[in-house]
Amino acid sequence: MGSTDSTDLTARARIRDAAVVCFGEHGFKVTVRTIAEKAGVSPGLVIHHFGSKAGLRKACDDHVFAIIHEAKMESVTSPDPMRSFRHLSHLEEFAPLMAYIIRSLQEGGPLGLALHERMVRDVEEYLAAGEGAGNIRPSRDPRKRARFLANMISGSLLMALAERPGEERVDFSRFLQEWTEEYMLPALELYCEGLFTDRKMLDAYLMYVSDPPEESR
Amino acid sequence: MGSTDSTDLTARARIRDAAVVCFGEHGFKVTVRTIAEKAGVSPGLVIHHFGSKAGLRKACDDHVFAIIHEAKMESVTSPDPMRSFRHLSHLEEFAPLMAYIIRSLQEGGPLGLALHERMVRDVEEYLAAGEGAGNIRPSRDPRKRARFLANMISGSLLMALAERPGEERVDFSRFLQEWTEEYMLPALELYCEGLFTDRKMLDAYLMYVSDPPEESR
DNA sequence: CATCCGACTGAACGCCTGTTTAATCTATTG
DNA sequence: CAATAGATTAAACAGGCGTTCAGTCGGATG
Repeated sequence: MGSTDSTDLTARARIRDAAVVCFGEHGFKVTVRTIAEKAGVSPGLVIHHFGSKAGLRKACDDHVFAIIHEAKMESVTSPDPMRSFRHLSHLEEFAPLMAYIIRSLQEGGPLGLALHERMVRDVEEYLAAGEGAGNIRPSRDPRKRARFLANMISGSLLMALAERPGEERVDFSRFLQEWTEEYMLPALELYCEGLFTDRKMLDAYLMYVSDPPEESR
Repeated sequence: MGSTDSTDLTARARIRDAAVVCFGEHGFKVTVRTIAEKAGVSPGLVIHHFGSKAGLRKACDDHVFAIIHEAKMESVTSPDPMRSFRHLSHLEEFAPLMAYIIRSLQEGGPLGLALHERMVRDVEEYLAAGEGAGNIRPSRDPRKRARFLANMISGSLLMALAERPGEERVDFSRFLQEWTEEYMLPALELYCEGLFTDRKMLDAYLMYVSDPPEESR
């Protein structure tokens, strides 16, 4: 993918690819006319092939999902650290796809939610395996922990997107690169060394939930 | 605030308050007509008082910022755990404001970014103080760590919002309550106990950044 | 009282949007 | 070759939107 920008693709595919890029760069508010122009066709043809703007987006969802499913993102959450880093450095190829997914997530769209749910499950499996192997600490609620960690990852992507100036076109290659540079060190510090030097806060909370004070209404 | 729903407020204030609620519940795509109806006035009056929809939003931004500034949210990041929890349980009063802020953040709006930046600074100060007191572990890059942790909090709010079904009206009281219930335990576990049982991943990354392999292009 | 000014409204305007329609072009097929 | 079906387009359509406008009301002011 990404190798053929020109007209050697069927128009339907060209429109779909242009739509993925436009949706990813500008969000789903982007105009059918803009997408059509990017694909070098008329607005009417877009509707002719996809029925409606919603149909076009559904086609994009399916297309992106198929690619991601095929290329399996599990390597991102791979237990082998070096493999993860190596993979991240080549992630630029997936940038337009990632942009589309993040935008879908930002809006609460079905594709973003589906992929996020899969990530939650992957993280849970990974943690369970690591716990069995003795690399991961046990949790009082492994399912909640998995969702929590996955939400941290997806959420930080949404934040990184929010930090970009509003209407500007977003370069997601650089975006993802900066994201890893920004978050990798503190994340690993936190995962390996924790944050607090004692368990005071945790114990206070455990007491709080097992015996909630009356003052809370 | 929130005590006077009726007509004992000036129309301008009533429109502004209705706008804050509508923007928070439905997002900024909400119609001027909808806001006007909620405030019990005509659409024209909204423009008459605020010049434009953008002007109305600016007024909402300023108003929310003023309230938050006055009520100082520092207690949320207070070093005293019990005070935080007690505060959170009464947070419902701030629900409409939080909704507006989260929506602003989701869209990359100026208010959300400004408040987030303040949160970053607060977290950094809090961590530095805790580090001095011996409660917080030192970091190789305290500034990055502060931003990272703040982004986790804001980002998880954005994720929780994304997980709601799309067009539905969002009840932010329940939303915030479920958010704390969902994330508090795994967060404290992670902060107090860490995630990995050893430092393999961190050391591998430190080696990687100090001596990047050629294969990464 | 006359006047003036801001609050306020209902209706209209103009723009942008997704979509439809009618017509043209292209290529396959019998 | 004739014919049919699909690809494609320019233009128009219809709806929703932010905004404008002309006019009414009510209270303050001189």
